[in-house]
Amino acid sequence: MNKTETLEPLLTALCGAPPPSQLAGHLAALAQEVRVSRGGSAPLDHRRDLFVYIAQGSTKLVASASAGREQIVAFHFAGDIVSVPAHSLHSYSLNALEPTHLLIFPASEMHAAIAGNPAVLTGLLQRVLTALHRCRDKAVGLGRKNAGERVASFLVGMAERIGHAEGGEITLDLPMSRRDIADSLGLTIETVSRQFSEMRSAGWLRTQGRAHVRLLQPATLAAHAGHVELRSP
Amino acid sequence: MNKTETLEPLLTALCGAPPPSQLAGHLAALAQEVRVSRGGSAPLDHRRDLFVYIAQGSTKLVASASAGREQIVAFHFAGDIVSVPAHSLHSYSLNALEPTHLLIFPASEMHAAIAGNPAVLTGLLQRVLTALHRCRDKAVGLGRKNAGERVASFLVGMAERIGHAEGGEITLDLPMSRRDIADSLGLTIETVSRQFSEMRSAGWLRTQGRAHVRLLQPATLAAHAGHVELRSP
DNA sequence: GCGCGTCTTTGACCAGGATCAATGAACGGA
DNA sequence: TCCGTTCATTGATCCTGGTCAAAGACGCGC
Repeated sequence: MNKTETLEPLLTALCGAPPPSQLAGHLAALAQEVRVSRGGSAPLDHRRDLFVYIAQGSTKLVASASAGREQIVAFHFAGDIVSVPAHSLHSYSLNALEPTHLLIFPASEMHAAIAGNPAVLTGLLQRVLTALHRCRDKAVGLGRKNAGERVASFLVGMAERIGHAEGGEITLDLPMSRRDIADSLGLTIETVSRQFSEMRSAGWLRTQGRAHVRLLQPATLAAHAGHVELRSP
Repeated sequence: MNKTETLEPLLTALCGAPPPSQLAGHLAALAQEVRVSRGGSAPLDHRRDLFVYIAQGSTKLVASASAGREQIVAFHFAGDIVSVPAHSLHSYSLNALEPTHLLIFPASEMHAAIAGNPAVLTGLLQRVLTALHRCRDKAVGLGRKNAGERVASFLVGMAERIGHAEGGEITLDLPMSRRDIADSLGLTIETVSRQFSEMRSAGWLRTQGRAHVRLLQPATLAAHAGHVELRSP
């Protein structure tokens, strides 16, 4: 599969229609195509703003504060677009959770390339807005939720993105480790593990191996996620 | 001053040139113009995604988790654009920190209006990206920094946005209360107050009344903000 | 200029989650 | 299949920041 073909799902998703092949070619020329193995980090040029398209696999965007403390800012799955800023306050890196296939674009050149296509530009804006809204929800969790609520939020959020519904239950295969979950939720691995144990004994979920989780009571879990209850219109 | 005139600085900032008057008129027709007094909240329609332009004044974007816990997701000042999503996980409101003048746009109609102008669309994308990157930096602070680092980050960040440099010092007039600062940093007012006291006695800053702060040692403060030290290229 | 209400500061104590430590389970390679 | 390493779990203890409480400062309206 060549770069242009890899790009097609991206362009289709962005503008909601088959893309003009000329644009696809133009973008393909800008892209750096990379395959990263599990645990590896994407070869990012941190002097410029970038967009990264996750063609296959999944990644974590990791920010480092001083003293080696790490905060995972977001997880991404196939089809997602990640905006990676040039280094400023914190140092960012993009790491693969499993064998992953990426296309890396310099932001300014990508802007220029798609400037003539409002549909694509609007689609990209929409993706960035979604990322912003997710990031805000994460900030609420980090600032104002306790350990149990954070883990519940995480599980409910992952269920929405990569879960498979089976009757009233949802099964999940988490590509990230307990450490990744902890680094995403602003907790330690021990605390995350304790929360999993409590939820297991409460009958809310069952685990099988490291990665496989079955949410037995998704609604209960969601209720404990500390989300505001939506008032009916 | 009419709506179109209020819009001009926005459009100029977005596309880096005097705007086509036709577009300004079109956008002005979409905008709901509102003046909100100190402490008041903007009359937002939470059923649709919105953009809000802060023409004058300053605001806080507040998210409510359940149990009345509030997290301030961002502060905004004159010239900023805020994206406010329709309610989902958390309930958002936009509150004025001082008498404030706003223009409220429905996001979808704004998209349609500026679709024909790539420069404006790209400018808007740039603003949203800046908001995303700020939000990520905030997430790092909320997830992985202690109280002292959070307050130091806050002060350094505000100094960049609304500070006045005087010699090696920076003076600030904070429009937000200690409670706002606490709700922004995921702390309590008591903890914020204690951090201010410590920094005062360390000689890092001086306060005068509620709002006026003089950073005596901005560099020391920045060093304690827990940001990663930039390695030289 | 005065007085009251609100916001801030300070103190004492408490608790949730971090840290330190050790055991146990999973996975991958030989 | 077995073994070794890594990852997850559980337990004991500590500490940062939250909670409760009270006094003090600020600023607004009269």
